[in-house]
Amino acid sequence: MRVRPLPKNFYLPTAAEIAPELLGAIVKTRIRGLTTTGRIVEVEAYIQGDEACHANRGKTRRNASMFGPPGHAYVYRIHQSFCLNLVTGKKGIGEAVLIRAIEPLKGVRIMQRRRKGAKGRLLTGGPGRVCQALGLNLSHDGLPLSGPVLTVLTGSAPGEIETSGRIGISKNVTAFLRFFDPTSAYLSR
DNA sequence: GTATCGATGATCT
DNA sequence: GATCATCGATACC
Repeated sequence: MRVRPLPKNFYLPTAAEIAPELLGAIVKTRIRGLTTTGRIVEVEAYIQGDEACHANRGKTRRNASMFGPPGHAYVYRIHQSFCLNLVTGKKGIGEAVLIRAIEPLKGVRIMQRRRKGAKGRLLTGGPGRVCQALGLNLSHDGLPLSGPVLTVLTGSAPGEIETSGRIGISKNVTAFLRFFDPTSAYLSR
């Protein structure tokens, strides 16, 4: 099966619906001529009316991308790390899916260099590690997910999917909005 | 204006 | 398990 970009309307449903569908998809970056790809194995949905969602208190400069059209990136900073989200739902809703872990596919050398030699789950297991391995930072906030720099491609769905509460948040911790491939060796925990 | 707090990760013990 | 780096967004005065 040929790998191709996800259709534009793929991102139209709610984040909770799309999140499990993204497991197995391929995220690809081409930055300064360096191409890296990975298979998505862990995501979290941040949805309307969700206290843990950055968009919950309205549009600000930081979260503006969440209120833009779906199919674009929302990249934000947390301490000295960056996190990559895929904006979903109808424009203006403010929902997104956080990419928490990928399995490295292409450009492993490049990712290891960016990650200072890290291996295994320390290479790409965790949202900040994903961004560092893929070379993403705040300058990539708002980019389309079907562009030359950042692309999300079709892949193969995992054999099984597990859900759990989300990680690292203090509000709405009981909502089962984390989705992951339990067989992956690259989960964030 | 100042204070507080992270959707984290690295480095300890 | 505990601590902390480090900085932008947000809350508060």
